[in-house]
Amino acid sequence: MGVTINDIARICGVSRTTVIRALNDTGRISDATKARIRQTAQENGYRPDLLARGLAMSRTYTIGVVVLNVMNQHFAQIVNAVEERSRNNGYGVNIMLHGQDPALEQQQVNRLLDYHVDGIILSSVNAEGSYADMLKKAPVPIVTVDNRVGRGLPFVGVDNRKAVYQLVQKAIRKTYRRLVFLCPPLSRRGLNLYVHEERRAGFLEAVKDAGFSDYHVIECEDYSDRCKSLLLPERGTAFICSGDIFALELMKFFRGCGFSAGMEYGLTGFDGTSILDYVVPRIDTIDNHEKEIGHAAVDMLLSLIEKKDCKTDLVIPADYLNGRTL
Amino acid sequence: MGVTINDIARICGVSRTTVIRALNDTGRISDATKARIRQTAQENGYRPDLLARGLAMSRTYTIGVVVLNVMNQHFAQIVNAVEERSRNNGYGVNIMLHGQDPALEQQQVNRLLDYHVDGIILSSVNAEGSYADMLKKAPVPIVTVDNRVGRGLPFVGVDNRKAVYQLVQKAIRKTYRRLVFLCPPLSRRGLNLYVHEERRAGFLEAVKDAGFSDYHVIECEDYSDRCKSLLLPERGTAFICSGDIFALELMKFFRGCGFSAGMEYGLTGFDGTSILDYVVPRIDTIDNHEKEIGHAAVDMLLSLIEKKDCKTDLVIPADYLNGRTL
DNA sequence: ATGAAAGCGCTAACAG
DNA sequence: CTGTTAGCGCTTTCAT
Repeated sequence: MGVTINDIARICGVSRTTVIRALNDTGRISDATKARIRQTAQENGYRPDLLARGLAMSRTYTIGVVVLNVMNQHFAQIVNAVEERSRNNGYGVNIMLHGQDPALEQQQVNRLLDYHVDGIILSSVNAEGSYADMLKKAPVPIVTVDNRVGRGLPFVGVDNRKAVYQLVQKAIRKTYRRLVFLCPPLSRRGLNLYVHEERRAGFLEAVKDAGFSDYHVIECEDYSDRCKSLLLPERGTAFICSGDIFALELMKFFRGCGFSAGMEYGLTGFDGTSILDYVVPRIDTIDNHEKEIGHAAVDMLLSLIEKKDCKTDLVIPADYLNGRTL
Repeated sequence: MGVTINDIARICGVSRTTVIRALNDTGRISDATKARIRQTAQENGYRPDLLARGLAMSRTYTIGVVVLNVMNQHFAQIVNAVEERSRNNGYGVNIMLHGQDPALEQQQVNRLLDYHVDGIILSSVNAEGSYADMLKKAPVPIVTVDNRVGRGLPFVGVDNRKAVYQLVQKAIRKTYRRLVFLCPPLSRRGLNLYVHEERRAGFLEAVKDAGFSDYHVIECEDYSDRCKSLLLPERGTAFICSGDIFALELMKFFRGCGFSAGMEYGLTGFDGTSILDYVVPRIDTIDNHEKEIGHAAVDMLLSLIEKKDCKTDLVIPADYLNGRTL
């Protein structure tokens, strides 16, 4: 399309090789010709063809990112952090979405691989055993975030389990008499719901350790009525939601019934979504530290790409954000 | 890296060309060899190298998307719609962010160009005259969304001006005595704020046409106090915000002062952000139809890529979403 | 200090 | 129906 390295070579009356050396500052070359070549390259608006370069070097200085979508604040924040960090390290990003479809996820990963990205950051929803093996065999490093995929794959995430554990302890101290944990349907065939499973595990562990008996786990999609039937009078029930959206939806539903969060019942979300800034009463939630996750994932990936050794498993504490609903 | 077309050719004892023909279903080839080649390609997990293919064909079946960021619901929705529509038409997307930095925006566009994307969908913040020319000279079509960039570039967007015009008419009918329009600082050097300018234009046009005199435009970042000083008693003032976030922030501020939206003052946002579902009272807003925008932009771009003729300027009406604050 | 030549993996024009 | 050849634009030995 545009002006190529051959054009510059011809104009300057030198060989392609010399032009390369001038532009990439590699090898020995006289300062005079270097300056001259750079000058004409500039003047003619030369820009390297990244496909050709990638093909020749099998290195693209691009990292791939695969997440569920970007409508969800959680992923949007991760994507943002990853993009920024990558760019500051001289890498571009290629963002792909899988919409919670394991097959599509694999396609997107393959597409990135076939485009020779130098590494991938992946928030997977795939739970097939064979899938983890494929990822491990990939020609470039892959760092998983959010959900673990098999064992041994590089991972960055927050300590979901512990966060919920502490949340439950807090709820018990606040003398709730019944605890309800709300999450999407787990153990859906082939679907990786690691973070939700971890949160549920934290919930169950906590009630068990505390010898607390009146607890419930609701996994169904249609939770409103069940939740309503679990309300105890006098602020007796606390709902621990595995995600802020669940909490918001529940609060909306209960408001319709005339119950308000923090008064008639307890409520917590999970994710620290910025939306919550505008909702009253402020919902108690957990900060997922997406920015840190994104940065750490990039740092880990770049280390792996450059074959520096580094920790390949990082679990960051998730912090409690005080609200007025627990 | 992986298995190439040469490997398959060698294994099958045929030439590369034959393999190509078998795989791409092009040219004449015997069904027998075709089947055999496809079989072995399958077995050996052959996947085409997209860089090499792109270089050879100078066609990548990828479209680039450049937006401000993905934290903002507006762009997230557009990105989602674009990704989906592209994928359903056999194209992948390459999403890049510019964070409202005109220089970075240009870099990202160039990067996409240098990667031989087949076309670009761009939500620009660049207002330099020369920039529009560069875009027009690009080797592949570019469709702009949200903000217009110069004249003559393909464009898809909503009718911001009309939407605000009608909003103001509505406010006047509701007997507000003072109208305040809130937007980010316009006319920032080199920054393209077309949509906000359009909305302001709609506001000014409407008050003028109605002969309404007590109106104000606030552009400063620090609008809280000024807004407060513009409050008239008995629900006298309506605040028209050029964006839902402004509306939410203002509502939060006023709530702190003891004033509630829809009671002591009128309020509207713009964007139809889904957040608003969870905020009471429901804020009146305008639906930006991001999904339609995204789909239409992809359709237009694909037509341009495939050199089919099509309308290259599409303005969709933005619809009023009823709330309880105006 | 500079150039020639081969190659990355794929496609396409032209033979046979 | 199949193979040969050249080429996309850039990088990288290996000579000179």
